[in-house]
Parts: sequence; structure tokens; C-alpha cells
Amino acid sequence: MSEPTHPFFDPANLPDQARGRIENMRNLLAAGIDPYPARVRRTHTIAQARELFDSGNAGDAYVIVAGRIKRIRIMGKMSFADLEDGSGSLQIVLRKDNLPENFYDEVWKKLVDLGDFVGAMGPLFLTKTGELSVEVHEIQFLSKALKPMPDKWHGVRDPEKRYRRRYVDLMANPPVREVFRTRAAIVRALRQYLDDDGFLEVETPILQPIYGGAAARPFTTHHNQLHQDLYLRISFELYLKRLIVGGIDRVYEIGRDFRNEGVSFKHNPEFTQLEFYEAYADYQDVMRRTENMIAYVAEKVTGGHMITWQGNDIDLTPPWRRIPLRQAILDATGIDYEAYQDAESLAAEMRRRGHDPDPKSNWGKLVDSLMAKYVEPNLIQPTFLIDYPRDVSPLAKGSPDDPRQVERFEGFIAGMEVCNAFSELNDPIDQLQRFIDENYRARHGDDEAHPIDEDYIEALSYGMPPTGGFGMGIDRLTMLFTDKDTIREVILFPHLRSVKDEPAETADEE
RNA sequence: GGGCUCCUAGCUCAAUUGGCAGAGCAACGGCCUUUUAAGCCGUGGGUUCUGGGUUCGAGUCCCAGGGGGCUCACCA
Repeated sequence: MSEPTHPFFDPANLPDQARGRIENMRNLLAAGIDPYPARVRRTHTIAQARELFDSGNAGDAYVIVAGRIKRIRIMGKMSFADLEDGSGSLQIVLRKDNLPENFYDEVWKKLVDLGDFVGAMGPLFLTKTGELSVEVHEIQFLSKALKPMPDKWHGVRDPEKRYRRRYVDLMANPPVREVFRTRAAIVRALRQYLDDDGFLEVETPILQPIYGGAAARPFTTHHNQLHQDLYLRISFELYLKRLIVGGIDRVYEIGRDFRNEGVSFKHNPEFTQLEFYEAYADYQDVMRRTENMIAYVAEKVTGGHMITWQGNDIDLTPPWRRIPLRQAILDATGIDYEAYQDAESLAAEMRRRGHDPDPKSNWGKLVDSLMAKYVEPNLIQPTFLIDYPRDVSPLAKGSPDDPRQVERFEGFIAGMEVCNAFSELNDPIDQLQRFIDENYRARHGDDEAHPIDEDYIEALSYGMPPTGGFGMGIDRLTMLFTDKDTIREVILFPHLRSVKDEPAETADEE
């Protein structure tokens, strides 16, 4: 059994602790002990062992528990160690007298390291101080850890280390696991809610020849055999609405979107989205469903409707506040955007009031920037802003009484946009015109504008019933329920720049 | 992309005005059969992110680069 020649395990490259652990592993092999056996005869998870003892039926029967050694306390001829598996942790007690000849001194004290996985066999008992423990008569190695564990008390703090090596974060910082259990519970509750209400879960293409459904720049990729450029989807919207056309009246998808844009505390290049579409519903129906759905999730995850986020107590009980966007911006800035019918006059008014509008913005984007800067951060309690400018909503249905507005809302909690929804535009002629407008913008510098999706127009031409559509970021929702202030804490492997192993040498070359 | 800021032992963190690079945990050696962040005695461990520069002397000051964090811009 020769070891590979690779710098990774070259002792010359290793810190002394890792070197010592590899040495211990070799000594195990030399003693005829397999450091990486194929299986363990585990009889109980740690939680099951505790239940067994609590039931009073444990008696003197031997159990075998297995897990990672988190702490060791050697008291001479007797040792205590804390064993941890996915269900909890349990103390094991070793006495020199209870173990095979020389095992205690030569193997346990010398070759076992913190972080190793072992199986421990023996009866359950209570120590003098009342700690449930296994009185160990036999220890089996399950997996040797060749790297030292982080600090047993402080864990690992450096965010870069935590995100790049999330496995270390998870093993050293137990609360992190809880975040991802909560995240799973949220997704489970959403599925339950929608499934119970007759929604069909589907999966639509991630690789798309034409991207759309959101204002964002895509990632581009290429299919070699077909000589075809493809995009990673930025939304599911246009595919899900094709399914509405096809007669699937209630449909949803939970999956990954990819947007080629900046990274921030609430933006990751790939993120998880829920979208649902409901035929014969409008945005008012969707609003009611949204607040009920999130309240349902809150009940499932927390048992109630109250959450605390960064010190703010937030009440998710329906109904949520509904404020027309126009009113919200008027209240926050004193600007009634309806009084300024084009970008030039609105921008002028904004400048008059001391704002600094982006000169490239069209009217809709100016309105949106006012909302994002002066309204959104203050929407701590759940709030729907309703009735948006048509300019920024190329897929939403116009309001019957105001051609400049669409039937759209966004939901805000804790100063963050968590969802976006509207009455879907189902007039294929209107939709085509909007695509043409977008395409014009795209060719004039707006790199987030939509390309024309002719097949989507084709689909609408077969007739799509009045439909309410909805999209929500699962990551942001998880931030709320786990009281985290950055999206990186709720994504297991958030995007980070890769570390170049090449020194700066190449930088100066021409 | 701009501004600010951080990067020191396996981990968590110190290091005065530029003056021998330290502690706790972890590791190694010893004592210890009821500990639970065990304790006690002793020992080793550093490319101070990388590369230049200033200086008698650089973790510290300057320049360039890499990575992280915050923030602004951007991101409906």
C-alpha cells in the first residue's frame, strides 16, 4: 500500500500537527488497525442511546455508538471523551482496566487524535456527576483525521475560512447546522403549502437559448456538439407561464437562478427562487396567498407568527400593510412621480430636491431608485407596495384605469424585498410590443433589457387565462427566519473569488 | 469599479514611538481512575498574505499585487 507522491501529503509541506497525525495513522496500520474501515456495527445513534437510557431499559446491555471525538480529558488511567454524531453528543469513559492489554497506553493515549471518528462499545451508565456515558470496553477506529480541529471553544471565526471550508465551519460551529435545518424546513413548508393547495411542482430548463423574465444580465455558456450559445436562466417565469397556457392551472418551481451581477449581503450570483403561477387569479389574490403562505411557513418553522431580525420584532400575521408605490414615495420624498411624466422632468425634480439621479435612467428606473433608496429600508414590518410603473414591468398586466401603471406588488420585510408578483400580461400583441420596446433599450445600452422571445409570444397567442404570478427569494426569506444579516450565512457555499496559487510574477508580464 | 479596513503559530487573538514575534486552546514529554473549556509541571512550533522599497533595524512606514469584511455605485 504505497502512498501517492503529491505535495499535499508531503511531510515537508505540512505543519507539525498534521505530520504527527499522519505518523499516528501509519502507526495504526503498523499495529494492524485499519484507520479507514468500511463499516461500523453501530447499534444506536447517540440520540437513540439517550432514549434507551431514559426509558429505563438499558440495563447492562452493550451499545455501540459512533461519532467524531470533539474533546478528550485524560485523567491518568481513566479518560473522558465527548463523541458527536448527527443526533447529538455523548460522553464515553475509558478505563485502562477495561481495555485490552496495552491498548489504553499505546493506542488510545498515543494514536487517537481530536477529530477522529470512532465507534465505542459498552454499557450506558451515569457518572458521579450525573453525566450519561458509555463505559467503553472496545474502541474501533472509523476514520483518522489528518488535520487538526479548530479551537474547541472559539471554533473558526474568520468568515473567509468559514465559507471556503464550510465543512470546518459546520464541524466547529454547531449553530451553523441549525441555520441549514431551518432553511430546509422553510422549503419543506413552502412545498407543503403549495402542494396542499393543488399546485404542481415542475422543473424547467436551466440552460436556455433565450433568457428572460427578469431584468438582469445572464451567464453565458456553450453547447459544443450543437454549436449553440446558451444562457443560465435568470428566472423561470416564461417557461412556467407556457405551462399555464398548456392547462396546468397551478404550477410552481423551486430552483436556482443565476444573475451575472454584483455580490453583496443580499446578492449571490446563484440563488434559490420560488415562483408560482395561478390561473384565474389576479395580483390581489396572489397578495392574499403570499401573506397566508409566509404565515404558514412561520408557523411550521417557529410555531408562531413573530420573528426577530437584527433586533426588530416582526409580526407576520396577515393581513399585511398595502401601500400604493406612488403614495409610499410621496410620503418618503415629497415627490409625486405622477406629476412628472417623463424622465427629464422627474430627474430635474429629484435634483431640485438634492437627489442625484443616474442620467441614463428612464422614468421607470428613476421611480424605482427612489423606492429602493428612500422607501425600502424603512419597510421593517411586512408590507406590500402595490401598483408599479409599466416601464419597469414588461411582463405585468396594465391597470385598467391607468395605462402607465401595472397590477404589480412587491413584498418587503425587514427592509428587504422578498417577493415580486403581478397579474400576468396575457395579451400577446401587447406583450410583443413590450418586447420590442425592451429590445430597443437593449440595443441602446440597457444591458438588462429583455431580448424578444418569439416562442413565448407564440405560446401566448394560443391564449393564456388571467393569471397571477409570484417570485420569492428563498435565501432572503431564510435570512429573516435565521436572523442573519448576510446571504452568505444562509448559502452553504457562497460565491467567493478563487485564490490564485500563482504568485504576482505574471502580473508584470506584457 | 471607488472609498475605508483587515490578513501574525493548526484555531482564537496580542505585540507601546520602527527595537529580540507572544498568550490561550491545540501539539509534544511527564503526573493524575469521575472529568465535562479538567488540572499541574515542562517542551517545541512562525515565509507576520505575496513581491518590492525606505531604514542600522519593518508585523509596524511607503509602493504594487492577492484575498476577506464594511460601504458607495451597481443589483426591479
